[in-house]
Amino acid sequence: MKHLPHKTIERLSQYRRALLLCLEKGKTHIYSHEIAKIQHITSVQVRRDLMLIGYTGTLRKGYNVKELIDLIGNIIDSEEGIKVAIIGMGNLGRALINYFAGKRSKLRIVAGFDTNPDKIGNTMSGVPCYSIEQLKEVVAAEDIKVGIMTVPADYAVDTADLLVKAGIKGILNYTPKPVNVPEGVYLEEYDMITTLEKVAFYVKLQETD
Amino acid sequence: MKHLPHKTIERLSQYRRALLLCLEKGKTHIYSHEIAKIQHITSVQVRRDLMLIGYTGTLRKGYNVKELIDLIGNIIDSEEGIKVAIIGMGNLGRALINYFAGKRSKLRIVAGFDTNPDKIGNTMSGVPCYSIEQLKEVVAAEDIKVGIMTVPADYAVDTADLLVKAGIKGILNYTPKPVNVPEGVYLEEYDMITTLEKVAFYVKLQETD
DNA sequence: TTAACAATGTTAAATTTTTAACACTTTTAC
DNA sequence: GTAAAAGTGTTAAAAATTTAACATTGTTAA
Repeated sequence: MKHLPHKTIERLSQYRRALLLCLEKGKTHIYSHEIAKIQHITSVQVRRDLMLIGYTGTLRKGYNVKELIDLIGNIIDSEEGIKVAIIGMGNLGRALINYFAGKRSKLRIVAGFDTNPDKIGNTMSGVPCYSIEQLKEVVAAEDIKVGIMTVPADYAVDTADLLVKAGIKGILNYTPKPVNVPEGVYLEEYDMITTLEKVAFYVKLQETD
Repeated sequence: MKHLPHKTIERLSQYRRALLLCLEKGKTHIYSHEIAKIQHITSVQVRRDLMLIGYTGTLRKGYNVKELIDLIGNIIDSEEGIKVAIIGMGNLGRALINYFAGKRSKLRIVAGFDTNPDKIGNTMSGVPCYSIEQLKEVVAAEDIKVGIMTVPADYAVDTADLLVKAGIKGILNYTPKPVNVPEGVYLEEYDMITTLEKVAFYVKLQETD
């Protein structure tokens, strides 16, 4: 398998999420159109994505849920696992930790960072909170590869710089301030306001039709 | 102006965010390549988007920040404003409220909902918290158009149904459980785990190159 | 005053992504 | 046992999105 399209990568992760839910319910097989319905896409797209990763289902029975989960794991997970840090233990940071707790074995949030002395030294949902001063040290000691930024907007740029200097390889920026990273560091930015504005826009559009 | 591409809508919102920051700094004009740098895209794309909305800058001086902010507002904002509710006043819900407070005049979070009696009746960052039982009533009374779901995963499906029944026109689902809505309701889903997995994937990819 | 430069605006090409079309195969129904 | 139905897998077409190419025009500098 050569290069998977960007969008396929995103969808594979979503398929797995859906498949894990099916597994919980005791479903052993699933059709492409069932996955499609859950994800609000077409069954063709599902089949095409699965073709790209070389998975082949059973004709007339659909895909084996367990097998497919494993295969997707082989593709998107990193074998040795990846450790993640959260910078900013405010509401959003804590939400992420709770939300994430124990969900993916190959992707673990192992450290939180904050500037608030009341938080430093405590553990939140199993994640120890360190001082931001210790960032470099902890990142190195734990071999943390990915950082999630949930700090106040005004600290965004500085935090990104700190992460880069600490040797982080991927940053997920939940701050409303875009940041810059050098070549070799993967950056993903997400602004909740933008998303909300998009929803509002399409609501407006629908009404004026 | 006919139909703006989906992606252009998203970017317009992002441009505005960047432009507002520039305005704060006292910048009156901005070049396409400056906007591009902030957003990590190309200047061609910026110019193309602005062409689509019919805005024309000053040659050699760039775009007028204020004018462009206003124009983008005319396009994506709804004139009379849109009211938003948050369902689930946990960490994520509260994070969104704080994060959003007073940021956009045309888009206001006017109500929160929860099942926890300790929260109901209180105000959080200026947003009153109601019982989920009152959803329909409050949505109707306030003419709330958009709902943001930040409830625990297990309540996702039921909450979506409630929102639809209450007459909500747009749903932003931050729950990891996909939901379904009827025709006429705009749905946007976002799963933080998927995003994190994507970051992790590209970090892994970069390392194995 | 005129040549070089640096920006915008726009058309055309390239790329990416999605959708359609359809061949193939098992299961089901009679 | 055979036809119809209901799936998968894949190639081809279409649509959406991005990028390139370039014409145009103020501005600057010699």
